[in-house]
Amino acid sequence: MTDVIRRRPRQADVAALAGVSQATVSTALGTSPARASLSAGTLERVALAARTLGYVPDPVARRLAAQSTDLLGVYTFTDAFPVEVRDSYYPFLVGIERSAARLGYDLLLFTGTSSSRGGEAVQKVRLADGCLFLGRHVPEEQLQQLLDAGYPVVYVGRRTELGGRLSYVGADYVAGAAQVVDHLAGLGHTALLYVRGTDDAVASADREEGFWRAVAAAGLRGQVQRAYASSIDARALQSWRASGVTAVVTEENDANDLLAALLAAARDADVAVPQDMSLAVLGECGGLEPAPRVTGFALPRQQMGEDAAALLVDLVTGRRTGTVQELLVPSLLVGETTGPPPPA
Amino acid sequence: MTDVIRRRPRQADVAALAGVSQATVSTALGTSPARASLSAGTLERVALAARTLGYVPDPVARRLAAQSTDLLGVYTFTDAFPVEVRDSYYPFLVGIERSAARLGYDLLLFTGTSSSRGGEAVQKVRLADGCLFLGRHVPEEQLQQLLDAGYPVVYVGRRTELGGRLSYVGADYVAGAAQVVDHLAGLGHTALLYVRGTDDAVASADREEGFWRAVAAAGLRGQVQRAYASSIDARALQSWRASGVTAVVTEENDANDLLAALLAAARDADVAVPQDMSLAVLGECGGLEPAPRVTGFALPRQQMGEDAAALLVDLVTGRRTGTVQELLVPSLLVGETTGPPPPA
DNA sequence: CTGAAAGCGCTTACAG
DNA sequence: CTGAAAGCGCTTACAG
Repeated sequence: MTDVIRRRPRQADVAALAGVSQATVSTALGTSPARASLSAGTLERVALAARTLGYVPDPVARRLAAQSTDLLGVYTFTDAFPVEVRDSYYPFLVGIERSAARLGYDLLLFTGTSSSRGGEAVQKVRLADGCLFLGRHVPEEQLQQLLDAGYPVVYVGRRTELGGRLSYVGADYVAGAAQVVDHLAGLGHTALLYVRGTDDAVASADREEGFWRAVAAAGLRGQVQRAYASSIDARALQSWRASGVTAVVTEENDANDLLAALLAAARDADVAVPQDMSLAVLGECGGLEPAPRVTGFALPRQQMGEDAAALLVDLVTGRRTGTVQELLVPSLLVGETTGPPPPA
Repeated sequence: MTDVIRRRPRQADVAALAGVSQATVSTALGTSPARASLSAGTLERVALAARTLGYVPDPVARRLAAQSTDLLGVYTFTDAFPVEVRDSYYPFLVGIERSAARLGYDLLLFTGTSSSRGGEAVQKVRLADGCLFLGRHVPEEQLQQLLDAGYPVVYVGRRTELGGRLSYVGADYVAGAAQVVDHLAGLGHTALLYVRGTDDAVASADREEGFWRAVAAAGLRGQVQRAYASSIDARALQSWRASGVTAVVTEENDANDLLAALLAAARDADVAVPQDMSLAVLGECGGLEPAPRVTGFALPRQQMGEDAAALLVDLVTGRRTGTVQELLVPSLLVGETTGPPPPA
């Protein structure tokens, strides 16, 4: 009697036991159309042999031969699991996992180290059938290579790099900004000031555009001011009031320092929020201590994750092709910092 | 002139351009010892050719040939990213990612669906070089197959199944229980009651053992009572007091309903905690609304994740072999529910 | 110092 | 209806 096979069984082992060829095992166990033309007996014997031996296909070999692994890559440019919750990818991951599970894919999570090993590392994502990218960073050259090779890539978050050829599922900041402005208009405000940061990020421009559109649509007076957090003080606030401004809208930024500066200035100037002046942020007021419930809008993070993964699967399977860009509408968060304007 | 090569370049293309064989390209571009014996000129020409063509190795092919993926599997028996934070694997994942990143591994996350597809699905983990398992469920047959094949497996959490052959990094409940008892002894308590649930989970037995050991070591009087949450009421509490018990210790369980019942009973019986009686839990008091700061102990979850991943890597690389079991000591959490015993 | 060859475990035309 | 063969793009002894 021969030794028990210790190594994991391969198709050849199953074939030997079932009395068929290795290729037949492959078709019998696979899902290709050729499977239909195998006899019931063969199918049965192969299935039995496979079960007996505990055969499991080697996904790597399968991928090499068939060019598919049923794996979705997830590439983040910082730790996927940051300890600080503030800008955690967690809600995105929840959505991504849901979609992946539903569609029968597993997740290949590239860790910080491999990511930071320089540009080449990005190519590792090819182990998966397609890859999701999270984070602000866009390694254009590397992505260009992937796109050129027809490799499916989807960003979570709107990206305008690479001549707009990147697929993404992002948040509609224009719509989010409009919701906030409409909320203020509904309360009776007519003169709004928008304070944005001094950089030119895409999201910033989008928010400003949303501000202007909604202001125009609602027939309000609006003005925009670029500011550093350090330049916002009690005097500035008072001069805005004097000029008739009843609501100040600001941009969400990294540490929300613009928002923090506005709150501090209101305190210093003895301006009651929202009785004397309303305050809103185009985004979420996270990261502040203590956390005031500031009016703003929330990104549908989990839904973005779900949609991004679903889109990636469509791209992988060829159900959709080319560049697909999708924007999800944020939801208005009415906090304690907005109310009717003071009586004139 | 021939057509431009549109498909991504492979080693054969680089070889042609550099005027060497494909195998030489492999060694020149790789890290094997054989590389040292290539001439400087060859190395240079290959490097140049690779750069010119934009060659990037195919990770899949490399894996198939080299029998290693630099991937660590993570298998959970529920969603890896549950929406309810209570029994979230998040802290474990943070630790796992850290270790993996530091050691140069990426993570292969098996999603709920693939996991629930029945026993066979577990075998999919073989795509990774080794696999971490999270969750109470232990699919013995499947794991047996993996172990028999010499496949490295590490559980996060102590597991006694499979005749103790499972490697794990768990929490030392015995030590945790002892910490709580010692804390009470230090406060002056001499008569303790331990209320545990009616099931026989390993963790429950460990906690009870820790209770008894610490009670004995501190020279206290102790008693253990098994109870359903529904059987704990004001009368029970009062009879315990009458018998001289000054501190009640309970087990952490799924919904912490034992703890909740004790808190409710104290309220009903008009027993002030901790003035009249101290209360502690062998674990964390999560899941209760409102959340009282109950004395207990916290598992070092992130550290468990880190250690588990590091252990798995050791098993994968052969630095350690066989079954390795490691227990991490929890840290005492002193809450508002314990104090000195009432004057006698 | 380098090349020819085998092989990793599959899939997929193709021949019969 | 099934098998023989080629090939996916690499790594790794081994021969020279």
